[in-house]
Formats: sequence, structure tokens, C-alpha cells
Amino acid sequence: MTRERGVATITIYDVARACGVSIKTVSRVMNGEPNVRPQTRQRVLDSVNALSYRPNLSARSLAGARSYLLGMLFDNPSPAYVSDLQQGLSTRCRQDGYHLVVEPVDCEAPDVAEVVEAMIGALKMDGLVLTPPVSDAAAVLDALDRLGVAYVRIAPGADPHRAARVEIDDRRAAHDMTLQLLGSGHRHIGFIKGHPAHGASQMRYQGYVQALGSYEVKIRSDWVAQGYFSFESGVACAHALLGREDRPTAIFASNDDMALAIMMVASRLGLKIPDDLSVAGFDDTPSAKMVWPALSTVRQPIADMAYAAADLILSRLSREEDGAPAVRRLDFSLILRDSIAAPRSLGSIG
Amino acid sequence: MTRERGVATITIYDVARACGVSIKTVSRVMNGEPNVRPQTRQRVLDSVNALSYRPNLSARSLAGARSYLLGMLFDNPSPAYVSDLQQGLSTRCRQDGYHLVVEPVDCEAPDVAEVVEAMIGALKMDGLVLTPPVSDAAAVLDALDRLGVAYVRIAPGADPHRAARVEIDDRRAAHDMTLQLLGSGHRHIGFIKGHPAHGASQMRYQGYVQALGSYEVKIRSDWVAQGYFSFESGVACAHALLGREDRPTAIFASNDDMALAIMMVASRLGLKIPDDLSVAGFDDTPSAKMVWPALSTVRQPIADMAYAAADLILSRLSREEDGAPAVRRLDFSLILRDSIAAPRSLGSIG
DNA sequence: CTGAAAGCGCTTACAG
DNA sequence: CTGAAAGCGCTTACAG
Repeated sequence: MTRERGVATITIYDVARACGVSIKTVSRVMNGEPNVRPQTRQRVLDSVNALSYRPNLSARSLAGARSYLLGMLFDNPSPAYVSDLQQGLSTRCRQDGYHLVVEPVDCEAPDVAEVVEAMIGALKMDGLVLTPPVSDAAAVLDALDRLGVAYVRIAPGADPHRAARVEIDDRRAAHDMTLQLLGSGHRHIGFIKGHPAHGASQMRYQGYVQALGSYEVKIRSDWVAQGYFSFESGVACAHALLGREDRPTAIFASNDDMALAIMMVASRLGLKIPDDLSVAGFDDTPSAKMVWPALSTVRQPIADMAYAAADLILSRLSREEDGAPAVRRLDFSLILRDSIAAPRSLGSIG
Repeated sequence: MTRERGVATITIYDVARACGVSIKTVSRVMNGEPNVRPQTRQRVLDSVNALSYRPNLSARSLAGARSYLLGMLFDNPSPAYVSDLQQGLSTRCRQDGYHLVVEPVDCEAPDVAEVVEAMIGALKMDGLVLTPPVSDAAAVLDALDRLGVAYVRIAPGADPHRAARVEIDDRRAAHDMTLQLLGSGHRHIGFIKGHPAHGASQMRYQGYVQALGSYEVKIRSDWVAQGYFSFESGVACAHALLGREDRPTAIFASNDDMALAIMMVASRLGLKIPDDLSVAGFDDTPSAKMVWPALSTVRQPIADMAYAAADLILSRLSREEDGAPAVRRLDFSLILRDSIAAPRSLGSIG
């Protein structure tokens, strides 16, 4: 049968016939295998171009060990984050003729494992990239290990040595940003934690704690609020920290959306930024430079991280030669804009 | 050969053997075909569950006429927009055991057609969803028509009857929002156009023009600026419209990112919103409610539009019975927040 | 360096 | 209502 498409599908047999070789030789050329005379190879390549031959991925997948499919798993992510991630993954995929399949999953659902297994069972992806918080979903990791599928975790928290991962040094990034606040003269620095299911949240909090410690500033637990990375959670935290007499002079939020919430609530309360309150965020989302004053934040190379994750899988590098899971740690950078200034009453330092 | 996976793949033969029927019967059950005794069907289903059998999509695709793959094409979209789109598509895909493959394309590239053909040739997707500006990329549409692949255009502009489409009434939405501004007393209303390659841009401008016309307000071309949907382009337009003596008292931007740029530039120039300047946007992106004052804007049901697009393809409804391309027009809604107020000097109306 | 045979796991006709 | 045969378009072992 020919499928109901406008154009007749051209197959490996057509190419083989066109240049008088066996399909095995065409296969060798398509897969870049050795042991083909340069002359023969060229002849095949010419026919491939002339006929616009594209190997059928289903046939390849069924006959061989590769599906040319890379999967990306995510759960309720920030739009800007997934978007950057996908760009990095797509770029790397295209280099090797791979395609990107995106699958939303609910980490908390009792049937995650089943959903993931069904997905792999049907699609046989050659590898999976897990984005936070899926990177830390034990049920998913277990299912993947059971199936023996290669995968890379992006910015995992717990159990970091369990599998290949790509990350930045979240702890140090938060540490460095806190240092900026301290260096500007702030000693009353509040902190908004990120979603507890994301591995990076804990790291960022540790960086904050460590920086305060190096200045011998005590942590005030009433200046630390539990956020969930959403703007709404940031609003709640902002009210908790700002709606009191002894409010901090600076707040460091674990991501930009929450930092933006702080800025909005501060404006409503009549606080001027940065004069009355300095604010710092994390992510450098597009909005960070769209607000006024522009938000100081930490930029992670998200697309590059995704590229590296895809590369680990496609280059079959997710395990080192000694069997240890690969680790790629990329550089972050501090983006200092206008939302940070010295505290108004330097006299209150102490 | 067994592929190098931790678990042996279980196939249609295993199920057939387990319940003593032929593989054809199992196939019938898996595809919901008629002509299977209820009792037999149940027996098969039980074995399927017991063995956790998942039909191999590659085999299905190779043997049959369907790949169970839906493709989504995009070109440099706004993150929030693709994110919503993907959610809608994924939801519909999962209902039918489909999977979503995302492919970035460069509409302007001379080899777009080739890229698209290669993609289809390799993956044989059962349908494609085109997002703006790909919805209006003639080279892509031509390639798809040539290959005979089903596709749905989201919010297309030119040549709207060429193929199935899903849209909102962009013209009327912009018209209604402009009416809000007029109703608040504004007569000096500026407009920032969207990217000319997006079909919706022209529609939104028409809505603005039409609303002004109904109030017999003349269009001032120096109050209309050409934007490109990016925050940066919005900044440039804002300077053009606000950096002059006779500036408008309200500005309607074709999307939120540009509206946000206007708000930022206005703040910098010392203009208070909404007292000195009213602002309206389009999209209701997350940022719209994160700014202060919160932005009035138009909300489109993006995820629902995507769901409808996927549904058109999976339900094989992209062509009506008479062969005409299907059209799904969804409802928008006006989200009125704090960025619009009556102009300060009502005396200047005229 | 090259090829003939078998088989991947399904669906499509077709037969009964 | 059910099944045996053929074939989808490749890759895998093997042989030479």
C-alpha cells in the first residue's frame, strides 16, 4: 500500500536501484558507516539528493536500536524556562537528525510511573531530558532506571549522583547575589524560598545563608518566607515581609516572578525601589528588564544547559568511561540593574 | 534482536499467545475495531493490562497509515504563547494516544520548504499545527499542500480560506478595546502595530481604525507606530509617541510586551499611569498582572485554540464534508484592570 | 569493500 | 466474528 499522501514515498530500494548497489550499501552511507568506497559513497549521495530520499524513522526505529527521538519531560514549568530549554534541545537534535517530543507529566500523580512507561513503551525514545521538578521525581527516575532508558536531569537536588545531570552552581549564584546586597550596605536582607520540590530551591537558600554567615549577620526566620516560584506566592510572601514595622531593607527572591511580586506590593505600599527597598531575583526572565526600575538578577544559560543535556544523550556520554554519571556544570552570571541600592538609613546597619 | 533495554519488550504476539487468539484479534481490540465478541475483547484487554502491553508506534506507523505523531511548527514565538499552545495540544494528543513533536523553523530561510519536507519525510506526522508567523509562511503552506499533509493554521492572516484554521476575532477584539478607551473619554489614542508577518497584526489595526471611525475620530499617522511584538520594539515606539509635545492620552499596543514597554518608558518620562497616560495591551500574558498598575488587555483562550486545532486533525475534521476547510472561532475577553482611566484634562477632548 | 537473508512489530487486504 | 499471509522500510548479523 502507499499511504494516502500526495507524493509517492521514496525508499531505500529506489536509491539502491538508481545507483546500482544493494540497499545495505545505501544504509551504510546513510549511517556514515565505514567500508564503502569513496566513489560508491558519492554515487549513493548523489542519488539521495536527486531523489530527496529521507530514511523513514519508523522503519529505522523498528529495525534498529535507535528511534531518533529525544523526549523532554516537564511539569508546570515557567513558560520562559521551557521555551529556552526547548530551543537548546531542538538545536542539538537537529544536528543529528533527531526530533524532540515534549511530554507534560504530573509528578505528584499516583500513576506517573505508568504514564512514563507507556510513553517509552510506545515511542522508545533514545533518551529523556528531565526538567525541574521532574528531575527530582523519584517515581519517574525509578521507572526510567527500570526501563534502562538514558536520561539527563536538569538542575536536580536530591541524590545528585544518581544519574547524569546539567546544572549551574545555584548555591554559589545565590551566595554571590547576597554578597552584592551585603556589599551595598544591607544587613537586613529577607529571602523568599523557591518551590520545595525543585532541587535548586534548597541550594539557593543555602547560598543566602552562607553569605550572611560570612558577614556574621544572623538569619532572621521571620524574614525568610516560603514561596512556590509563582507570582501569586510572591505576593503573599511580600505581604508577610513588608507588612510589618521592622521590615528588611532588601529582599532576595529565588526567582524573578516572585521578585516582581515584591516590587509590585512594595509600590502599592508606597515603598520606593531601590531607595526604600532593594530587590534581587533569579532567572533573568524577559520581564526582569521590562519593569521599572529594572530587576537585578542571576542569569542561567538555560538554552546552553539544554543543549548540553541533549548532547550528553546523543553523544552517548551520559555515563563516563568508568560508569559514573556525567556532570556538566555551566556558568551563571550576575545581572546588576537598578533594583539594588544602598539602604536609605545606613545608620540602621548592625 | 532485543534492543538494549532493561526489560524485554512485550509485543502483540505475547498478548495473542496469553489469551489464545490471533494477533489480528489483538490488533482489532487495540484499535477499537468492531467485530470482536465482547467476551473475547475483554479477555484481550485483561491480558493487555496484565502484561502492560503498549503497541510499538514505529511498527504501527510503518505498517499502517497513522504515525500517532502531531507536529507543531513555530518561529521565534513569545514563550508564554508557545507554552499555552503546547499545553492545549498535549492535552488533546494524550486523549488519543498521540505524541507531540515540536519543531522550530525559520520562515524566512530560503530552505524552509526543504526543512519541512525532511521533517515530514522522516516522521510522517499525521498532522501539523502552524503557529504565527508560520501560519502565514507561503513556502511552508506550499510544501505541506504538495505533500498532502493535514494541517491547521492558528490565527492566520493572508489567504484565510486556504486551509483549516483556529482563531479569535482579532479585529473585533481590538475594536472593543479601543471602544473602552473612547468610552473613558480618550480621543487622542495612539496605536502600536504588531509584527507585519503575523496575520493578527493587520486585523488588530483594522479594529482600532474602525472604532475610531465610529466615534468620528481621525487617525493620526504620527500616533501609529510599527512594532514587532518585542519589548525592545515597544520601547522604540514608546519614545516615538511619548517624546513629543502633543502626545496621545492613551496608547493601545498590539501585545502586552509592547504595552509593558510603554509603561516603562512612561514611568521614566515621569508620566503617571493611568492619570497621564492610559495603556492597553493584548494577550493577557502573566506579566500583565505583575506590573503596577496592572495592565488592561485582551485575553485569548490560547490553550483552547490549540486544543481545537489538534482536535481538528485527530478527529479528521480539518475539512468539512463539502471539502471546505474547517474554521473554529473562539471567544476572546476584555480584561479591564488599572491601566485605563479618563484622560486628566477632559478639556483637551476634541 | 559489498550483498542476500532474516526479522523488527505492527496493519492491510483477503478469506472464511 | 476470527485468522493466515504478506508487507511496511529499514538494520542486524553473517558471509564472502
